[in-house]
Amino acid sequence: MPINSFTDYPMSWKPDRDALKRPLYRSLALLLEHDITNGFLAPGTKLPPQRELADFLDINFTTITRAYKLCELKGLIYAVTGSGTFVSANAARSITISKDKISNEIIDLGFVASFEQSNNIVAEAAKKVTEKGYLEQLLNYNDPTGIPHQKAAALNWMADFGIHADKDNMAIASGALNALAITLLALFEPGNRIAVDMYTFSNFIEISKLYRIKLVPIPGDEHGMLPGELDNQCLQMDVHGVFLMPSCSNPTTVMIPDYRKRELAAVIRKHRLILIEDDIHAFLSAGIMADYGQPMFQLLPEQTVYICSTSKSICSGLRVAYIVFSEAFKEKIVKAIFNINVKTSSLDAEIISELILSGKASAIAAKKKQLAESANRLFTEFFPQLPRTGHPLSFYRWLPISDDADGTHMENYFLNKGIRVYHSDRFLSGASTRDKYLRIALSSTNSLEELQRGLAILSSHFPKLIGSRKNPAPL
Amino acid sequence: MPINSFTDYPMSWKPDRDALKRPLYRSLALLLEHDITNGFLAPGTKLPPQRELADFLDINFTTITRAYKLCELKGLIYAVTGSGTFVSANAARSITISKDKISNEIIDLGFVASFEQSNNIVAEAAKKVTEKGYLEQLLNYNDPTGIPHQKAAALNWMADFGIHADKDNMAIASGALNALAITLLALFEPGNRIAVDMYTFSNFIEISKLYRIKLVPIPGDEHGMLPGELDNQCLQMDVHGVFLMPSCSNPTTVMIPDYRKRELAAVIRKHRLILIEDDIHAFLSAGIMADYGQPMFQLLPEQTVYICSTSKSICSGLRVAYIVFSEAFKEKIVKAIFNINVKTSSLDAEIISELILSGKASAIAAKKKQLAESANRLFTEFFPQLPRTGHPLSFYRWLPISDDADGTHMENYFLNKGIRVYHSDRFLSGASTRDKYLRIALSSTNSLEELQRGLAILSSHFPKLIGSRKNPAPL
DNA sequence: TGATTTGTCTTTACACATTTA
DNA sequence: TTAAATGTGTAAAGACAAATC
Repeated sequence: MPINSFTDYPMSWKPDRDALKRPLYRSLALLLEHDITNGFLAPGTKLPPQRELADFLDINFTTITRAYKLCELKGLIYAVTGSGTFVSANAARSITISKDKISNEIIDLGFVASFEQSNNIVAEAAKKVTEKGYLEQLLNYNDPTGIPHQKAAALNWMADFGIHADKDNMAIASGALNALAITLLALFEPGNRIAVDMYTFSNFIEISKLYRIKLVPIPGDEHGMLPGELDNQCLQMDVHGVFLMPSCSNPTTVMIPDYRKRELAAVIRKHRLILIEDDIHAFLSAGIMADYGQPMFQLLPEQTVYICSTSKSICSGLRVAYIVFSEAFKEKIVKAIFNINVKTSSLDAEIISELILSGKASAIAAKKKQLAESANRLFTEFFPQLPRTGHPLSFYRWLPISDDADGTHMENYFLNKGIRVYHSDRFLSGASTRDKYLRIALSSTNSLEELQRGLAILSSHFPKLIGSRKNPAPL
Repeated sequence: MPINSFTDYPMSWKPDRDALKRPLYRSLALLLEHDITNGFLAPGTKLPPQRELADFLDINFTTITRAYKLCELKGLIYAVTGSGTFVSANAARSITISKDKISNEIIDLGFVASFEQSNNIVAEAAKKVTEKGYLEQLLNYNDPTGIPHQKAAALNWMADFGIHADKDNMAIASGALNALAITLLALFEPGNRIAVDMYTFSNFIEISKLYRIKLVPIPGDEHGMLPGELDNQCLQMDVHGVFLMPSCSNPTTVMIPDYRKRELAAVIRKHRLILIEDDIHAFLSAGIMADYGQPMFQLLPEQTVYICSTSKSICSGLRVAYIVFSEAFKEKIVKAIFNINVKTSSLDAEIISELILSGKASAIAAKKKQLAESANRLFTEFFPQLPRTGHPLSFYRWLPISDDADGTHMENYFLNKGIRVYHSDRFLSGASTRDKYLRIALSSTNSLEELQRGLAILSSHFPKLIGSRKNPAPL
């Protein structure tokens, strides 16, 4: 006899009994996948509990578990013990963000570029590098993790952020995301769990999906992830790592102050987590923000993979990021670099090195900070009513909205108005929250003037969007 | 009652009953992993059958299955239905091959470089590119899969090999291995099976391990993989893809002739496999070898991911490879590119494009072919007794040996003699075979003279190595 | 607070396919 | 050729843990 009478309370999903073939669990997963991707089951829908569906189909409930698990691994659904199983917010679409072509008419406030106005300085450096006599020696397979003098330049660059490491404990990768892919492949296994902010870097969500790593969303406040919440989750389940962007979180613009870094470090140490510290925004905080303190790598050198990309601070088109790691991780990371990249282009790394050693990199970073400051000032002029939280030099803003419209619809609405923005659903690492945001990139237009036009369009539609929201919810 | 009396025939592995903790399967897997990595269980050792070990430990045999499965996913062991479970040949060590530092005294016949003597031409092209006015425009996030004119150059280059495709069905990646990583992450899932030659590209073995993809070794002959054997394996188990290097297989130097390509294509079509065609050596075969025919991509355009790296043909230090794919794979591959690379360095791709469009790339490739011919001639002079099989322009040779010494020992033996070579164990995709080989790189020395010195050392130790082997076994 | 709901993990049972002798 | 040996795949049972009311 069924425990729950499914005739009284109709189930949200009633798969066709006759469509089930053997193996049952695969067949059931396929039916579910089909119904989700074809829109019969909307994001957020609560699926029938495992036992209820099992009774309905007259099979064992652990077979349902297996079918649900298949779909969960694909990111289509997520399950919460005690609450139920739900269709993911981003089930039916990819949230990968890239600078793919949009019409020239559209102002891009979506993808976060890096104020490309200073690329002429980089172009000059490139020219200088190719005139050097030793260029030929960069064009072979040698030094797969980076040429010693390039590593010296890298350490030089990172020293300003508070990183002190040895050449043997670092490597050069092809950009931050490449470094993240290397780290995941090197140190984690499919099925492992990594703790992240409720809203986090969308491409990290995607690459975790690709590698079948489960993300565990941890609540945070205006100073970042809450140590107590992280501790709780680690006590409750086997968590292997944690991903943080302490200098300026993407997309929330939160900077983790020193006191919070220390609290988090204590929890991370306690649970022996691997910390993946993406410090792409170090140049916006180190030596600028009062309570920056130091990278968490310095607090947890044995457990941290520190990643410092030059895409935002120096140049986005030259694919260079530095990975710093302890002896414990060295062999695995270097091996993963060989296996994913063979080596990183020495030419790109050489140009970045030239920029660093000549001091031009600092000048470029200073210029970008200046542009970021102007852009943020402009944003505040358009949205004076917003509370002044978040990083003052961030390349993007995190705009609370009250409209309950579906994320895709809202993005399309603004596309029709002539601007591209990204909805907070794209950055959700787990279940939906009732609070919605838009991420507004400030660094992707060709000029401040274009940004101004974009923000004007945005703000003209904004009053309707903030609606009744008085107190922006915690991040 | 035990079916097999384990008291009469002692089991090769007797885990300590008392060391078992709950969960049993994990605990058991850890014990096994420990005993393998610490050398208590030598490569090739047959483990106790699942039922026998289960009787011994007094638990259900499927719990042993689970424990064995964990170790199999890590590449520590492999199982053959009907025969048993065995410790992998490469269980205890990494077989990743890279151009890491070896002493300057040692002549490198191990890692396959690409006759770097022509890099001065590349350096000139680099200089020319940096003098172009539009360099600045290459230094941003735009066109993540490649700039249109670079793609045109790519298609131009590949047309000589028989590839005809559209710009929208190709992308630029950071080298062949990066393209392979992208393909695996995009189109396969952990646990999937890919058919490969018995001996195959070692870094492909490693990246498959990282991504928990199982390799299914398929026997071959002097014309490559045997279609009948591939068909058999696909009938027996669920195989998702097949990896081939038709123009010149690494490490066996086999070129698959046109008739065999067609036979294989028929089997691949029949089982709807995804073909990963690594055609890094196309420039050595297309238009040169009589029975080259065409890339398999042209035979199976819907099911093939065609990868064409320029590392061997043009320049190894500029990380550029082209991926060609059908509409069916497009979305997934492009998404994986965004997630692993964000984008590939436009600068590297631009220099390669410049070389292609100016005709210098062809000149470089011609020079490398000439050097390869000389190197192969030199090799034949040193080893006249060897049958003339394999590709005549290969950048490496595959040398049958009869010595039964362990692979690592043999490599170290030659290191002590002053040369680095790689033993066939590194290239084993599955079980050990009784036939052993050395892979001898011809393209990594700084000069033919240095190669000559290296081959002299090798050949002086060779008579002892070939020993009694009369008929080299099939590849 | 304590019972109930709900999902997770481990182990067992069993039918089946392949290999080997 | 058949029987035994051996690994694989699916399903079910049950103990457990978290969330909810």
